[in-house]
Amino acid sequence: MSSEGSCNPLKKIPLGVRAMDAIAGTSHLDGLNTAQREAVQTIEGPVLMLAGAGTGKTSALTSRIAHIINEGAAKPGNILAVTFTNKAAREMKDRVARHGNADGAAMPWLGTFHNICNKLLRRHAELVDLKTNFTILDRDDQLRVMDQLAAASEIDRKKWPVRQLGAIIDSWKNRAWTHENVPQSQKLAYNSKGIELYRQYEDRLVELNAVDFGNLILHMISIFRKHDDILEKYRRRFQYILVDEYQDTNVAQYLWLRLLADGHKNICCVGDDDQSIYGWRGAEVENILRFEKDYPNAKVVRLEQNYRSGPHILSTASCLIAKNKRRLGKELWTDLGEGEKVRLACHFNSDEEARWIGEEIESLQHGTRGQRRYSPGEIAILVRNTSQMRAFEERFITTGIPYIVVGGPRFYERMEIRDAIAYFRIAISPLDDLAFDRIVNKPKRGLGNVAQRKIHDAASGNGVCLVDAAEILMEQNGIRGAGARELRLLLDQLAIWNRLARDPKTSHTDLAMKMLDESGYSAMWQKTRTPDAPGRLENLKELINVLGEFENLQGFMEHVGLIMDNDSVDDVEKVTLITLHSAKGLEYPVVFLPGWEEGLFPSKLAMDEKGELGEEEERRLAYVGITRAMELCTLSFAQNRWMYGSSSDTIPSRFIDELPDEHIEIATDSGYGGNGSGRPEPFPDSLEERAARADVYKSPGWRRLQQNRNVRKPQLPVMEAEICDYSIGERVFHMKFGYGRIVEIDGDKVVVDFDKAGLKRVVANYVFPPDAAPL
DNA sequence: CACCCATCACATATT
DNA sequence: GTGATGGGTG
Repeated sequence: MSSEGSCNPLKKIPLGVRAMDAIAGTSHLDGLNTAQREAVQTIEGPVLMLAGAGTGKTSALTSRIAHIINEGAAKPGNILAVTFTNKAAREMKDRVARHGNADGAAMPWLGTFHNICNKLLRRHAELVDLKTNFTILDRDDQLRVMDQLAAASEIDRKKWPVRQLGAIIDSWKNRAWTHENVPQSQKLAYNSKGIELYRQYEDRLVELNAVDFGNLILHMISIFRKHDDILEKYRRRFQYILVDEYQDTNVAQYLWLRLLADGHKNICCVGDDDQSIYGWRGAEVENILRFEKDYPNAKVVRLEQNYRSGPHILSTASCLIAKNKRRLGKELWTDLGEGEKVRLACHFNSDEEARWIGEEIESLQHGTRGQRRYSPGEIAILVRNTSQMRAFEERFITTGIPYIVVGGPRFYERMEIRDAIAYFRIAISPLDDLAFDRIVNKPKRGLGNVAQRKIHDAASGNGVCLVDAAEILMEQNGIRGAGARELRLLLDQLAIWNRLARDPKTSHTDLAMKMLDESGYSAMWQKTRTPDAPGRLENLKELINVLGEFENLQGFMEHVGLIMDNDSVDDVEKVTLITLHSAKGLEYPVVFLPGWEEGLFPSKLAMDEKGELGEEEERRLAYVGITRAMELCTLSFAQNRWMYGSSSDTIPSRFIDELPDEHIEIATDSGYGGNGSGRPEPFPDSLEERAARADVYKSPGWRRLQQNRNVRKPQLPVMEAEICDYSIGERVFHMKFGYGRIVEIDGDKVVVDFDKAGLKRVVANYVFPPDAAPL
């Protein structure tokens, strides 16, 4: 481990700076430090705010917006603020609204790149041969289109997966290359068919009246370039431009910004090169490094005072990131008190790691570690990839720790939600072939591969959409038997729904329910007896609820493609399980960072792809992770990890070696990884030795857990009377594992033989009689 | 044509 | 372990 003395943040303690700052000044400047204030008050001309983690950049940004308005420099409607995620946009909206006076009806243009471009493109759709009600395709839809095209080109999709084509086209779009100007260097891409398929794909999107994420930006760039008057109009409209997370912008977004800002150059970019973790998505750190060249008279402000993390946490993060070569360089400091050291834990395997963290969480909740008590909502587990989450989920389910998952399958990506949305889409536009494809045989209508192929052939033969093709086929008796009757019914229903969708008197939520009902889609899930079916029905209900928040189906559809965030990020009741990527911008009093092993973190894939650059990006990811912690930060690794259903030996992450000794404390007990150095013992050969080392049952944490468990109240609202009111052989339902039969009762736990999941020991509070299962 | 079962590749992160 | 796919059967 390194022990360079260069990362001590305590040496620079400013006395009373904040107090001085607070003197005088208008309300929106209160509480800002000198640097923040400078960034806020320099309204005219280009400004680059280099804002380290936890240095209050959101405050600075929102104050800046307030300042521009209060100074009368511009009206809210003439300010454009671009963020990277919907979550960030929402937060800024809230804070701007709070700054503003009570009448705050007028808001700045505030949203993600895609959001803003969506709004603009709806107004000018005809300039790129689209209608104003174009649909936004998600990844799944895109791949489906590409798959059809690749199939038509007789490409062996076993050898050339469509995912790959998707990734290639995406990366081209990130660089703002249209199919006309993809450079020759790329001509071998995707078996030399990449560029041609890109062209076909774009043509197909126009036919479908659809765009993908990249197109939202690209179309606006080409409109700005071709139509001076339109560009001029928006340059006048957006007098002041603010960009959050500038280090995450790709070339296309960069060009878009420059087009808008080059007139007045009133652009303020906020970013942190050390938190650039989206290189794989086309983000160019170069954008931020180049800012001063792009705008020679730019004012550069550094925000370096950290208000979030304790000094040991901050030092550890600083030390780690100092290993990166390509960075602008910042020195974060804090005047927060002593605080806890960063803890490092070593475990036998990944299950052990999950168990240990579970125990720690229970201790933290009860304050048995000597600190204050922490509520579950104050605790987060940050993982490198989503597959790490399962071990924690299973652990938390059996021990009854409430948790939420962020960054798993998103609401709008769930199968049932996408199916339902396809029904909405086809109702709005019968031309939506993708939607028709999706729903034509869901629920089963006896229209299988053969029938669907006939419809497709009829469509391309007649040059019409699938719905029309199906009509033609029906007239010609091209489909027979039960399938024909069902198809007739479906087509009639579609016609009716389409009429209702246009009728302003029909409530769109009623129509949505009607569609799910009449189509038999809801019934399909009601009939399904798999453990996930109730949850899916619940999701459909939730979808209808969300629908109610919009004016009409059309309005909902316009937003749905862009709202991919999980909403319930700040659930105070639950431990958060989240990926490092989606944790950026968040903070938690207690943070666990499991899985610091070579190959997993840093990820082998990232390193293979980008070499040293990849390593540096992974290190930035580690930096982001550590700096999410306010009070307590715990890193851990396992010497044995389950993946692909089998376990393999692992070695600790190189990042562990880079941690500064003086800020680290070893958290695992002697006998396992606790040789004082924090480095793991050499892996023992004999099985007995391995078993001995894994004996965490003797650990204080485990004993505490045993004691605590008896006094703990159930943490989720469940039927109290039901506790252990079961008998052997009784049939029960479990939210996660589905149906099963009780084989053993053991205190507050039961062993259940689940139909799907097999034998599991679960807390009795979490199983129900089959008919009492909460939906 | 639907259903069931075996087989296979497979997972870095996301607007 | 999971989800997608393909072949065989009813």
